[in-house]
Amino acid sequence: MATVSRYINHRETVSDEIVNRIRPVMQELNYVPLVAARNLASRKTGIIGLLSFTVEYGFFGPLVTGLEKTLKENGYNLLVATYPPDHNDEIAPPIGPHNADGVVVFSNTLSEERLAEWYGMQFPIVLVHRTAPHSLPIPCVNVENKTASFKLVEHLIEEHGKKQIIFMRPSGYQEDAHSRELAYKAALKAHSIVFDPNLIIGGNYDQGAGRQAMEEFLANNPPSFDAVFAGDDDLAVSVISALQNAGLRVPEDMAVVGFDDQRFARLFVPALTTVHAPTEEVGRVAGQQMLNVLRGQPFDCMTVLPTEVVIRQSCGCCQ
Amino acid sequence: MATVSRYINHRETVSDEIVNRIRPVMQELNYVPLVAARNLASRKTGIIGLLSFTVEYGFFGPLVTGLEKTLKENGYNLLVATYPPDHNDEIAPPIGPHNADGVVVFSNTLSEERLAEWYGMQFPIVLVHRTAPHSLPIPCVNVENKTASFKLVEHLIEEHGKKQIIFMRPSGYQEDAHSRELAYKAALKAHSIVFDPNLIIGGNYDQGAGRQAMEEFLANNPPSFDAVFAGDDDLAVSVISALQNAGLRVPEDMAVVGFDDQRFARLFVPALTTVHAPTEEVGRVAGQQMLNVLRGQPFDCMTVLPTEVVIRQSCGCCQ
DNA sequence: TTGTACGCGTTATCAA
DNA sequence: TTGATAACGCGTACAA
Repeated sequence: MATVSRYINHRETVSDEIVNRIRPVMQELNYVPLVAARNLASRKTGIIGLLSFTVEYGFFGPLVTGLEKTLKENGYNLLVATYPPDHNDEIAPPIGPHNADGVVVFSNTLSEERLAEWYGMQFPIVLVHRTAPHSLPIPCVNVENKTASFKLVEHLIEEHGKKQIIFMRPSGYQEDAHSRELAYKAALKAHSIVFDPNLIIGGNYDQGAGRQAMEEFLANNPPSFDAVFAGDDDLAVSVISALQNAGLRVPEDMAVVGFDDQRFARLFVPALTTVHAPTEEVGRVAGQQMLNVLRGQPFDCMTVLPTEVVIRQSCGCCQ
Repeated sequence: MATVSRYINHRETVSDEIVNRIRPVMQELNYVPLVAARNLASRKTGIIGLLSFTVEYGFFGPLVTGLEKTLKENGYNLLVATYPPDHNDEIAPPIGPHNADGVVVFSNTLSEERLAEWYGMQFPIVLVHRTAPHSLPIPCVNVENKTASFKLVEHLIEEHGKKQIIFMRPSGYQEDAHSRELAYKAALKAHSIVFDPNLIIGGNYDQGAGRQAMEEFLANNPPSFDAVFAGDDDLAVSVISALQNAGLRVPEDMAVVGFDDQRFARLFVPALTTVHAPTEEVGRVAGQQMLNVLRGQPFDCMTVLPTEVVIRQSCGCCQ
C-alpha cells in the first residue's frame, strides 16, 4: 500500500520490478486515487480559488485566463466562485481554507475581517485590484490608476479644451474607481479648474448603471458639461448610449472616455479613448505571487502594473 | 461523537439536554467540521461544477447568475472552471466525479466519450446549449434557435429587401450556431433565394474573430452582399466595426443582425437587431434539472426555452 | 527500497 | 435517543 502511494506520488524511488507489478494491476482495477481521502490525509487540495462578487465584468475573462495559465502550469486548478459582498460574513465563502490551498480575491469581495481571519490561520491569499489592509502583509496586484487617469483628463482639458468634465462612478465602492476619481480631481486642480461636486455622478446604481445615471442627470440638468470620464469602459458605453439617446453627439457635442481598454473598446462606434490595463498580466502575476506564498518563498507585497492612455475617437481625436 | 455528528447534520433528533451540552463546547473550541473528512465519509461534496471552454462569452455572466441562484437556494455551491476542448481527454477536467456531486457542461466542452464515461458511473450531468448524444438520457437545456433565426432572416428579406445575406460562424463548432445556420438556409429557400456557399464565412478564427474574418472577406471580394447574420452578438459587433472601418455604413449600406441580445446589444450604436435569448433562465432551469437528477427525481431530457426577435436599428428599422 | 501500522476527522452501523 | 466502534481510502513515520 505504502509503496503504491509512493509510486503514484513520485515521492521516493520505487524499484522497476515493483513498478512493473503495480502498473498492470492499476490498469486492470481502473484505479484512481480518491481525492477526498487524499485531501484528508495530506491536508491539501491542489485547488486555488478565485473569489469575486461578480463574473459579469468585461475584464473578468482575461483575468481568469492569465491566472489559470500560471496555476495550471504549476499543478494547480483554478476554481471560480462568486460571493456577494452583502453577506455580512454570515455565510462562508464557497471557496476558502476548507476546500482550497489558497484564494485570489478580486477587489472588495471579502471583508477586512475575513481577510484577517484567513491570514491569521496562515491561509494563502493574493489580492487583485485592491490593496491589503495595513496590518496584513498580503501580496496584492494592481494596475496603475492615477498617472494614467491624470493624463487622460489632462488630454480632455489640453487637447479638447474641456472644462466641465463629469466623473462617473461605478456602482458600489471600488478602490480602482476611487483612485481614478482622485486623479481626476488632481488633474482639474493642476489646470486651475474648480472642482464641482455636482459633476460626480453614479455610484448608487445597479447593472445598466451608466445609462440610467446619465439619463437621470440629464433629466435634472441642462447639459452643463462637455465631457465624461467614466470609471470603466462598461460605464463609458452606457453613457454614450444615454447621450446619443438624448440627442447629443459623441464626440462632437460631448467627449466620453473610459478605463480598461476592454475588448470591445476599439470596436465600439465611436472607438473608445481609454486607458489600457494589462488584465491578463494581472492574472499571471497574481498566480505567480500565489505560488510564491504557497512555496514559502518571498513575494512582493505590492505589484503595480503599468497602464497606458489610448487615444481613439470618443474624445474627439482622429475624426 | 456520533451524537454530535447527528446534531450538526440535523439527521436524527437529539435531545435538548444534549444539544445544550454540545453547543457551548462547539463555541469554545471554535469547532468547524473538516470538509475533507466529511467528503471522505459521506462521499458527497456539496459542490456542483460548471465546465466551459471559455469564460469570455458575454452571455456567460447571466448563465452563472441563474445557475448559482438555484443551486445556492438548495444547499449547493457552484464552482466554475474552464477546460480547453483540445485536451484529447488526456488531462482530467478540473471538476468532475472526483471533487463534485454533479457538473453542468456548456456546449461542447466535453467529448461524447467523457460524457458517456461519467454517465456510466452514474455521475449527474446537465448539458446547456447542447443536445445529449442519442444513447445518453441526460437532461439538456437549450434556447429555441431555428424559428427565431428563420424569422430574423425573413425580416431582412421581406422588410428590407435583402437578397445576399452573409452568415458568419463563430470560431469552433457550436451546436447553437449550427442550428442558426440551418435556419438561415431554410429562410433563404422559403423565399426562393439561391444559397451561395461563399456567403458563409468565419469559423476558423480566434478571439476578435468577426472583425478579422470580415476584413479578409472584404479584401478578397467587392461588397457583393447586403446584409450579415452574425452567429452571436459578439460577432455582430466585430462585424459592424469591420464594415465601418471599410467605409461602409450600418445600417444604410449594410444590415447586420446578431443573436443573444446581450447586455450591450441595445447600447451599441446602431442598436442591435437580434434575438433575445433568456440566458439567466437557462441557468435556472439547468440548476433545477441538476437538482432533480441529484434527488433521483424525474427530469426533462430536453428543455427548449423560447426566444424572441428584437427589432432595433442595425437592420435598418427605426431610423 | 519495502512493508507495517497508525492517524486523518467524519459518517454509518448496531446494540443498548 | 445515545454511545461505542467500525469503516472511509490515503499518506507517512518507523522499522525492517
